[in-house]
Amino acid sequence: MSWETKRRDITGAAFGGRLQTGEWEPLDLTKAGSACRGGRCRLGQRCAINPPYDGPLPRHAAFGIAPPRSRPIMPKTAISPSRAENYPEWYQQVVKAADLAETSDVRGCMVIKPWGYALWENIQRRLDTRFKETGHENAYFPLFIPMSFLEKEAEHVEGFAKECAVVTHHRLEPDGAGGLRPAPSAKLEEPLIVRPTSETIIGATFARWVQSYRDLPILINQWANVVRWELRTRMFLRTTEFLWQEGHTVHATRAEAEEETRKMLEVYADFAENAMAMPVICGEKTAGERFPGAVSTYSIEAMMQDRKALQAGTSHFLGQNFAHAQEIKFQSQSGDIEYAWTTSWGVSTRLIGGLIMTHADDDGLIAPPKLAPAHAVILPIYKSDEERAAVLAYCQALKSELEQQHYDGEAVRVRLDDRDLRGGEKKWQWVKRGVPLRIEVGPRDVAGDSTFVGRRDSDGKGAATPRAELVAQIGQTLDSIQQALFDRARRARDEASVVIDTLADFEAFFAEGQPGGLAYCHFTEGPEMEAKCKELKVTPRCVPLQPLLGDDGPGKCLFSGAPSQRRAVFARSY
RNA sequence: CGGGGCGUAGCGCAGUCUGGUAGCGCGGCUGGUUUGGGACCAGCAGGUCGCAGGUUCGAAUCCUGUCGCCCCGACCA
Repeated sequence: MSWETKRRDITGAAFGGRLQTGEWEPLDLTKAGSACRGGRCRLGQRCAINPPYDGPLPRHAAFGIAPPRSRPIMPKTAISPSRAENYPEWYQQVVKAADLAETSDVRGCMVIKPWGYALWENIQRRLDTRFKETGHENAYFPLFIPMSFLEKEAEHVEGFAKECAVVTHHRLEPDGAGGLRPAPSAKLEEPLIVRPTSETIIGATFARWVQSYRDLPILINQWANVVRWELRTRMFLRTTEFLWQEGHTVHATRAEAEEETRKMLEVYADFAENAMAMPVICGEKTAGERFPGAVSTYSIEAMMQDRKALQAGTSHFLGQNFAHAQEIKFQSQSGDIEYAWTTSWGVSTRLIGGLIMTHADDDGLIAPPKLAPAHAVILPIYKSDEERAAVLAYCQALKSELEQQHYDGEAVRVRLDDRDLRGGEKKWQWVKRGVPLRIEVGPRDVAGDSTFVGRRDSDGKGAATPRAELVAQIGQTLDSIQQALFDRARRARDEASVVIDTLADFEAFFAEGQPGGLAYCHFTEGPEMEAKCKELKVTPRCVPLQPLLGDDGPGKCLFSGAPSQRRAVFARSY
């Protein structure tokens, strides 16, 4: 029977008009292709339609309800679909389930919710400290940039012009139909663009700041929002407006600017690996992937659990391109007027997307302790009011005791969740949010001066832990979680990394249906490489700075056969 | 910006083919029973069916237009 004919039997009155629990709707379940995808089906395990299944269904397919069970059966995992079933959908569900963000009323823009924003604040705080340690100062530049500024650097225009939001008016007026419209009389003489990045406006400012070699270097960072009118958006990974940090520096010499570029890349790499527990490859972008207007672009590249690469941070050596365009000149020690050398570097809220896709599992987020909004949550368990009083008092005391402990130079962050919610539901909320440690305390624990501790990085149910031991070792425990997350991510990446020396192997590795991963290959940029990469939906991510896999000296380009000095990492990417 | 899909209660959807004035699940609230675990029973609240025209005695349903969102491509942190 075809889907279309059967569909009518099970939708409509039969289903909408209430299919009683206990009835089975005789959808042809024996056929491959008749199954519940799970993704949008909220019946979960109660749904009679189950995989195996591997084709598309027209729409929601949760028809047919299994016979009643004595106890409700919950899905095995908190997030549905699982990573294996539908990775992109899983990602969206994790963002939602972990309470990180939600879509807003504005197209392509998201609302970052407190739990997600707390992650960002932790990212900010740590990076900001590192920036200051490396001599940078924060400043703030305008959100609006005169359109003419963007025109000054040719490649820069080309790179950003097609995704700019433009402000053309400064007043609204009634449109005569009960609404509003931009007042024609209030048209701006020169349109303003909402910054997609600030090289131009900051460059123009720097031109005024720099007169003499004595003014250099200028080392500035700004935390800001930027807007890039993307056609397709995904929470955290690519939104129309996003939050980021952009560093902009000016130097007297090429060498100094290049050193700055590398130094900040190192800061990013160190942050990614140590704070986020996300292993990254530092490398230089190929010409095709370079920032518009840059002489060279460096990036940190991470591999997500679906084996696609994510550019997690960039650092650009801008040469004198922007100095020429913006007239950033200075008088040198010898009295000559010289153009300065500039750099820029940035990371964005995209890091949170990377964090999710590196660590989260089918039960939701797993926050690495160093960035977790809370290191531990205490869940009191009680029945009667007397128990409640005793347990809560114990938990309060435990909370302050834990807060006096330190992890990675910061006080341990603890939450006590005493909301009037059922225990199971409450526990799962925190699992989905990815709190590293769950500390459950009931009357029996209070009596025994003990706790029951679950680690989010393990599948185990947790273990009884004496209070004193928990308190004394919490720093160590968090550290071991942090390390375990990094090791797991590192292992996944290494398992997906291969050296490839023939085009046939390259094609096989990235063939449809293959898991893919990171391929280290000799290359030369040219039409052959471009065509093949486009065909396989692969891009050269970067040329690693440090010798990594396949560091066997010069070789031959996979695509053209020309001699090649270095290998690049190829992967599908976000 | 091309191809496809979808706008009905806070969320997920049925109802549209074959027009008769709106329903289910979850969530919310209230009461009760439970509870070392993502509970159960009962009751209540909640919708000008995206918007604007048209056809009709009558439109969620048919026609035209329009806006928005999602997916898949092309482009990108």
